[in-house]
Amino acid sequence: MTRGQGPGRPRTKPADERRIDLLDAGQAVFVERGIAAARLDEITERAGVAKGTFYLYFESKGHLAAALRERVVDELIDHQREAVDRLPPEAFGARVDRWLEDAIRAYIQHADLHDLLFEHATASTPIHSGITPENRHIDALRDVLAARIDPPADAPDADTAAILIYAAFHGAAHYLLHERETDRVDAIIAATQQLARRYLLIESV
Amino acid sequence: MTRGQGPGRPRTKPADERRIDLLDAGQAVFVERGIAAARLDEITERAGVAKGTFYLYFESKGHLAAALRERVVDELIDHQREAVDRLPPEAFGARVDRWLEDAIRAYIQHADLHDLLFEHATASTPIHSGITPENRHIDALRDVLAARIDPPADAPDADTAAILIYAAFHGAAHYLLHERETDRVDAIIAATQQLARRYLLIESV
DNA sequence: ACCTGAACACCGTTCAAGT
DNA sequence: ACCTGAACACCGTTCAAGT
Repeated sequence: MTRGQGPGRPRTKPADERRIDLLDAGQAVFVERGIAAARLDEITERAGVAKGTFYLYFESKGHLAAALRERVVDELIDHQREAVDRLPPEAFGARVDRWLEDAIRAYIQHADLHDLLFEHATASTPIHSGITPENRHIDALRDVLAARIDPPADAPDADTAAILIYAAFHGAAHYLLHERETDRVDAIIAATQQLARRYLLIESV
Repeated sequence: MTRGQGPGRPRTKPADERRIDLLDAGQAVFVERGIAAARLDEITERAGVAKGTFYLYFESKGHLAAALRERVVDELIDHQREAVDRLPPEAFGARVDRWLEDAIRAYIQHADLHDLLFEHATASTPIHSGITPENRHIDALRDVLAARIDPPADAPDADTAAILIYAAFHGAAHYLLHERETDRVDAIIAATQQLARRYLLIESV
């Protein structure tokens, strides 16, 4: 019996792959059932491992959720950086607009997942909502804001502005998820952009 | 043995009082341990009832947390309405400023409690973060915004503005809780007020 | 090294019985 | 009507053993 083939195939895998299997399985089951109602045995079954294997890779169910959030945020940050970097550095208003629009659309598009990861918690390891000093998505927005060329003297500092604008967009997107009508997405994007432009003293085009 | 005295005292109480006992006990234990780690038997012990009695008053641990949040929000709304109503109706900017300052200070002052109730969830009944259409605190802010006399033509509508400004302040206050230094409170209040004034096109005094 | 899965532990919830 | 508390049910987590 050769390695990796047939019923006698080795039951081990590189740790990196197993971890991804568990992340993928966890994401699927979390979206289906919610974090609290997701059972570990369903996650491990879907990942093709025994129940105990889970604890070789994650400390707890809550830590799996935290790792998933990291993964989602990383993807989002990369995607948005690319989108914004296609715009010229001096087009500050357009860059902020683009960042916000992309963020809100991504949030809505993967509504189930984001809603879960940012707003729920498990019994053993509570997860905080996104708005903390550890949120790298806020850092990414701060980078966009800090790259402003010749800001007006009374513009807010990038640090504070990033927190407030991030909180506004994040809350608004979350609010949308709990509304029935989805056709308000464009209106909320426009409103968030307007808030950012006025607060940051960006002249309208 | 007279009623309500000594070891033979009746073991029943009006339902209203029991409910308050359970809310108070729940609040204390939740703050001490967090919602997830709080055990029902500790809550019922502190409330002076048997474990099973809990389920005569609340459907689950999550529903107790939801009821506590209702109570906290109601108190907050009343307190802020009073504070704002001491200002003249035409002083729109001052009314918004006051509302935001009060809200942030209350949030920080009862940090443990608010952090719990708005950002965590229990195993059985997940609690959403505050920013949903069901949040009456947002309604209260909308009322303040909608009472503006002669708003500028391009001011945002009260509905949208309430969501965005509420999300901004709520997120900012939450962010503060997770920072070490508390002396940024005043700066965050001022920044939130500045954001609201600029977004709402309120002339600075 | 990596994995297994039966057994354990820890509560949230229920329910038959009590005053 | 209101309350009791022992028993149950449901997993998350552990750990001795396997390849």
